[in-house]
Amino acid sequence: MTKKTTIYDIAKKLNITAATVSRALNNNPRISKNTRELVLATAAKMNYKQNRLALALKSGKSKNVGVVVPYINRNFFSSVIRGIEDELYPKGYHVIISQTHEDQGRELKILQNLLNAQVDGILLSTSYTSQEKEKLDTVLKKSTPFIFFDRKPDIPDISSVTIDDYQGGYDATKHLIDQGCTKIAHLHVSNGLELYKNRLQGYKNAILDSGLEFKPEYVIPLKSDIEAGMEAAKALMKLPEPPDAIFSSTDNGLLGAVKYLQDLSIKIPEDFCVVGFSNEPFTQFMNPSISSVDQSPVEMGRMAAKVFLEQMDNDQSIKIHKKVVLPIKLVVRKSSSRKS
Amino acid sequence: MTKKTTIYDIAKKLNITAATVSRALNNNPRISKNTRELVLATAAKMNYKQNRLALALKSGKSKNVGVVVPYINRNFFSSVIRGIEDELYPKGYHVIISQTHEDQGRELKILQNLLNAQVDGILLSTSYTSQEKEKLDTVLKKSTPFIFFDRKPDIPDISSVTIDDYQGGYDATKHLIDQGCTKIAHLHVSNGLELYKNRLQGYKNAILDSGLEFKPEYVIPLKSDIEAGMEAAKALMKLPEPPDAIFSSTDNGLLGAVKYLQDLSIKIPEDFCVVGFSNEPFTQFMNPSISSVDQSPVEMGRMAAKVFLEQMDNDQSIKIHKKVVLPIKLVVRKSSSRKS
DNA sequence: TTGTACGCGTTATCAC
DNA sequence: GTGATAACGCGTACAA
Repeated sequence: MTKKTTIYDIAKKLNITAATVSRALNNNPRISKNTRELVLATAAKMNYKQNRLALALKSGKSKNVGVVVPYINRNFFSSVIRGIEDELYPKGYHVIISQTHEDQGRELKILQNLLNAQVDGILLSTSYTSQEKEKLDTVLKKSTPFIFFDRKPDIPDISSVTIDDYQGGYDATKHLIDQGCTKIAHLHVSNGLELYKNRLQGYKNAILDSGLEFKPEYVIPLKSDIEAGMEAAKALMKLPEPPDAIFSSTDNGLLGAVKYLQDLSIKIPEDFCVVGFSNEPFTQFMNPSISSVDQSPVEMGRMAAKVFLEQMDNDQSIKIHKKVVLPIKLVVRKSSSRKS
Repeated sequence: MTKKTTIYDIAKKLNITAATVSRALNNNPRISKNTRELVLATAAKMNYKQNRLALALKSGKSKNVGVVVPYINRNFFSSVIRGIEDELYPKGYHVIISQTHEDQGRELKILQNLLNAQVDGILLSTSYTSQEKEKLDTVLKKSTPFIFFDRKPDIPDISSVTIDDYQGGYDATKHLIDQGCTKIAHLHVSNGLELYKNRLQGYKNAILDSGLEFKPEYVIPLKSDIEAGMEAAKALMKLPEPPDAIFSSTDNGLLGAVKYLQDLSIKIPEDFCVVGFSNEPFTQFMNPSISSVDQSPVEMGRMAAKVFLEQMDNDQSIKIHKKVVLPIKLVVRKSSSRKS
């Protein structure tokens, strides 16, 4: 209601100077016990609250970090943010979130905006349209710590936290082979993101390592949505030699494929095995429940936050960076369980 | 890398004063076209960026809003945030998010923290442990705009955006009755939140309006998790006269109940109908797909943001408030479809 | 049209 | 141990 009380107000009331009040509030040793207690008491009485903005301007540290994701309300990203906030809040940081809507233009504006707001760091998962690294470069040239998570461009000296997508693709495919599948297709999200390429590579190597033949026609490029998955399954089943399993880089795509297969009365896992990627919550509620590669999003968020904190602790004049690759975990469910 | 350039830097370079630079940058009319262009050009050349912190301190407006929810990575809340950010970002606001972890103590600290950070407003969905209104009162006494969404305490002069929970309970129950169900149970989340009480009331009135008998033993209090739902279903089926339908205030609870019923080989919807609340994404992937009351979380977020913006436009000395109740929409799926 | 001076709230560096 | 003063970067009333 009333004007906010400042240290100046309480200084006037006590007939001392604002500097003294500041010292008392900040436990400065060079101050008499007497005045400290007096200040603390009247501060409480006047309901004084520190203005973080003024402090930020003075210190150059806003105690805010920007987190930039394509969309907040995707389970994966909201869970990463969950981890980030859990880790950063206890350290006194506030988390500012922005959504790129998968648009590089918007992404660049957002980054510039956050920088203008003097955030102490930016944690970013790029939009897949963000292909022009040079543009990103101009903003990366700042001294503000930058950490990529999950989706990252191929830039050498910037910190990043990702999962082992290659291993995820490898493990999922190997698992299908172990279940007796020999003709394994792959739904490949072809938006240019490195992580999907890595999953594809893992798939390919698992096939080759097992002595199976890698068939390019078994790799279907698609967007990460349900309809695309249906179309992909349709195309696959029309092949002269249809596959007997699918490893999909995205749970959403797989969902569409499964619907299509079930419409054809193909039994999963008896006739056909499937494994997805991301371990979206819905995979466990489907019938049959769907195996998927878990990305531990919350841990990824925590880790990204930790890397940021490390970077802050260091002398800012030294530019350090750190690449963290988190392990994945294949969650086996009914959709790929032929043997107990 | 290098020091950030300020208006002083560019003033020095041009042998003019910072005030002039400021005016040029802000399209102040009282300035010569010549110097304006000169300033703009060198500002661009020196890569000048406005420091929002300084502006905030000066103007008293941080252009930040705080959004406080129990957990960010719940589909409902992340979707609300999605709506808020979509609406506020184009207006130049940044969204700061914090999680209460359903803990009132933490909630109060967060609110105080946000106020210290000089946010221009706070959008809040209270934790269910937040029962002591008096404590909340001290922070509501500030001039900072406050908007509750979804979960709100019963405080008269604060803005809020909620859905019509009563109608949701009513419609869901009425729908079950229309499908031929006569013994309808209700899973009631008993954490004290008003919204659950409203859903219960809707349920009760729909029963009474249809000439059915309201049986207290059909109302099972529970927590909003899967295990609790299983327990509830177990208890219900052990009654002398078990129900033939469930309306649940929470999709999660219903999920557990459905699992239990299916273990008993009870056929849904033939033998038993169910309707949930929240329209969680997984409801459409279950087998059978689950009917549920949709809360349009994204729209709720947008609306909460709009109410905030309205409040900002108004003269701050006038305290206004606005209560918005959004309509619900019953999404009918297989779990309650006996008739086409 | 431009310059001067000040204030936003805080802390740090001098003095005393 | 405390006071006075400057500084963080910006916008603006008042002068000129």
